[in-house]
Parts: sequence; C-alpha cells; structure tokens
Amino acid sequence: MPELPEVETTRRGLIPALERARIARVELRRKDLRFPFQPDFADRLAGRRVEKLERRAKYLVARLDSGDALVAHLGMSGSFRIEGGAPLAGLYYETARLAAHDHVLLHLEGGASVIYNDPRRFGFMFVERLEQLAAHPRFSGIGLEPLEPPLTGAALRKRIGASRAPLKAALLDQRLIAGLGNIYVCEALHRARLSPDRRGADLGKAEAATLARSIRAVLQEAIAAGGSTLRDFSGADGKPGYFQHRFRVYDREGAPCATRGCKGLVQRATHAGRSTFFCPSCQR
DNA sequence: CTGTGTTCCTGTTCGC
DNA sequence: TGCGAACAGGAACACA
Repeated sequence: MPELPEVETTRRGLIPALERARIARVELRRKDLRFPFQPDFADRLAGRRVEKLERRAKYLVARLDSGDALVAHLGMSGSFRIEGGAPLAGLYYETARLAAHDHVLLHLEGGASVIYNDPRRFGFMFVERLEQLAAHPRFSGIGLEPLEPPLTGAALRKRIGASRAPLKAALLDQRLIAGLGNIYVCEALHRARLSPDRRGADLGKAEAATLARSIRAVLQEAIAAGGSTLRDFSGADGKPGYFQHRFRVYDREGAPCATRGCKGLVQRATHAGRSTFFCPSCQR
C-alpha cells in the first residue's frame, strides 16, 4: 500500500514517541511477517535507544545506539500506531490494547508502545549493522530519491532515458526512481500530461523537467495531506490521510478529466497486471 | 533488456 | 442474504 507519502507520514507520526526513546521489550506475536524474523531480532532491539528515525524510498530506518538499524517495510497493508504512555499512580504500565493483525509490539520505557499491524503481511522487518545497510541487497539498488534532494529533469532523464520501458513501468521501478507506487505514478503522469505508454528514452528535456516537477508536487501535496487512505491506512496518530480526495485520475474511471479545458474522460488500462488510470485526451 | 505472470496473505467489493 | 470471484497500495522471481 503505502507509497512514499504514507511512509513519510508514518515516520513523522512516530518520531515524537520513538526518537530518543528506549525499547524496553519486544513482543513478536508470530514468527514471521513476509519472512521469518531473524533469530536475534528481538534481542538486538531490547534495551536499545532509538537515535533517529529516517526514511529511504519506502523503508523506515531506525538508527539505534548499538550501531544497528531497525528496517521496516509496510508492504501493502502495514501501519504503525502508538498506544499508552501515561503514568498511573507514578508507575508506568504497558497499556496497549491488541487489535487483529497486530504482529509486532515495541514496548518503550515510559509505558508507550509502538505497534505494527499488517493484515496481508507483505511487510517485513529486519535489523542490520548501520554501516552495512547501503550494501544490503534491498538498499544497494535503490534509485533516485524524488524529494531530497529535489529530483531534477536532467537527473530523471538520465535514469529513465536509458530505459525503453513505458513510463508507467519505468516510474514504478524502484531501481530507477524510489518511492513511487501505482497511485502516485498515475497521478504524476496525469499532471505532466504524459501518456503511460510513452518511452523514457524519447522524453525531451522540457517533458522530463515537467515530469520531475509533477512527481515532486504530487508527493509533497500528498505528504502535506497525511498520505492517502484507500481502505485502512492511518498514520501513527491513528488519523487517516485525505489525499485520496484529491486524486485526479486514480480510481476515477469514467470521470471527467480534471485538466482545465480538457473534455476527456478518465480511462482504465492494464500495464503489467496493474491498473493504470489516465486521460487519453490530454496525456500524450 | 523487456514485459508478463506468479507468489506471498487477508479483506472488501461486486455480480449473480 | 449468500457465495464465489475479482481485485487491492509492493516487490522479488521465473520465464519467454
């Protein structure tokens, strides 16, 4: 589910509870998510302090005072929430109430708990030495970050200009650009008025610049809106995002195109087994 | 190198 | 109302 804006929303929501907090105890309510947990997973977290919570592509990375990094990917349906934390009669209690599909609980010193919930269990977590993270197979091939530093048309053109894949596929490819998923690729292409079938290799400089600007804009607006909630995504504060109300094409098949002056209707097509929403009239 | 299909898993929605 | 099928935000992999 969660694409870059949802992961970033999660990061920002978790920071107040997690940064500088110490993990007192780790509760694994099953032995695996998408993969089995490492045998020493819980032991390497317990007693450690979180120094910084960062994001790379769609990954959350918590730097620990041990030199380890806790890495989490939300898959299609993962979310974090914070519970508890208020002292009772001068003592702190773990007060987390469990919900269906709560799989990992990080009980923090002070009584709050950070809880990972994931019905489909496509998400995963692991710990890795921080200095080895860049060389980790899941990180070494990751492409350009779209926001920091701001993605330029030239950088984008350099990456996808080498690809003869259709733009829809190229932008979904995390090895080229990091953080985009099906929703934001559709939205960015529509804003840039580019057909999902265009090839990266024949994008002109001006088109690449427009596309880069569109990608940045849609991601930034989505982050400002707290991400998109299609079914049940919510930030760490429990509130849903509301960027879904600002979709111009995604899940709007048959609706009039939002581009000013365009009389087209939003169409749905399939690329590589995934739905693509676009306006055939203004996206060329 | 490319596109396509499959797989992991559960929940929701749609059509009959 | 019930029931099965289709479909859903990700991403790695096998294969043609």
